[in-house]
Amino acid sequence: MKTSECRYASCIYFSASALARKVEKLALESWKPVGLSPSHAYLLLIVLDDAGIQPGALAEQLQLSPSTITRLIEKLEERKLVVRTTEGKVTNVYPTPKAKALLPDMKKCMDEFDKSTCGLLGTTESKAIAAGMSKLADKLP
Amino acid sequence: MKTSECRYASCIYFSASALARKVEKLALESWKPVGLSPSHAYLLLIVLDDAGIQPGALAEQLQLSPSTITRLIEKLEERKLVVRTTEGKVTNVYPTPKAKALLPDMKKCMDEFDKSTCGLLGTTESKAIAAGMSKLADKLP
DNA sequence: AAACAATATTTGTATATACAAATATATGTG
DNA sequence: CACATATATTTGTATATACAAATATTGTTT
Repeated sequence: MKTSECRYASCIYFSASALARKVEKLALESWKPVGLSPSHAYLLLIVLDDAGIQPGALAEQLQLSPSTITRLIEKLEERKLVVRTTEGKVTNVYPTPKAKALLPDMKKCMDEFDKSTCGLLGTTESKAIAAGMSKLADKLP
Repeated sequence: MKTSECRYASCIYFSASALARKVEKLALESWKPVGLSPSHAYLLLIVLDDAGIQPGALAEQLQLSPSTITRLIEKLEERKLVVRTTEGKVTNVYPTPKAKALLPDMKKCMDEFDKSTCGLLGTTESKAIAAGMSKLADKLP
């Protein structure tokens, strides 16, 4: 059954959750070539672009809770893709050479995913929906 | 930081996930008066409207996996809000009197939530975004 | 300077959901 | 009819995420 035919298709809760689950699955597939989940990948991309960034700033950028950021970093650290240094209450996260070497492949995954999603409704409409979703998210606490 | 100002705000994965998390939280609040999570509530509303519906049909309507439906029903059964009868490979789910008595309060929660979301961007735009999300979800496997 | 408040991060635990395998039943085919 | 195949549901286990409390550090106020 199509999502738009479901009983609650016009409800924001239903449509947002259903879409997110499906998109999560697609993103998971797109990122398999580098062996990362989408959230690990996005976090690592930010760290690569902004070496030394702090967990709190990552939480803001990714709109995830600080505790989730800690868990994501832990796993990336296990996989030797980032290192953490802590001085006082400040923690900095840096990419390792291994992460830097992975960057080209990560860009391919990102492109692949973007192509997949924009291929569904066309770039214009896809971006418009993303913008609408972000705009709505802005209004929420 | 606003969602629309984040590095990946125009990425469908990022915006859909971020929105879904925020909406989930709002829905959770809206449904607290009846002590149900949003997914339990939506499932129960369908069962109330369509007594005897089977788990497979619930999975379709809610766009959730069959295993998730089983888990949701289990909890509603514990709380004496539904009963299951199984004959052969077919299972039917029925609302209890306790669930029927809860219906008016559930409707209030639903209205409350709808008012909250439509209050954010106005009904027209909210419904348009919901429709866009469902349309995009339709294109995904 | 001691006490207190604010900030940053981590840890323990809980929820929502899914995948894959297991189970049970039903159906079609030789 | 017997066996393979298809369907419906449940179970075991795993992932993604969050909340609340704990920890550690820094800044403020009297």
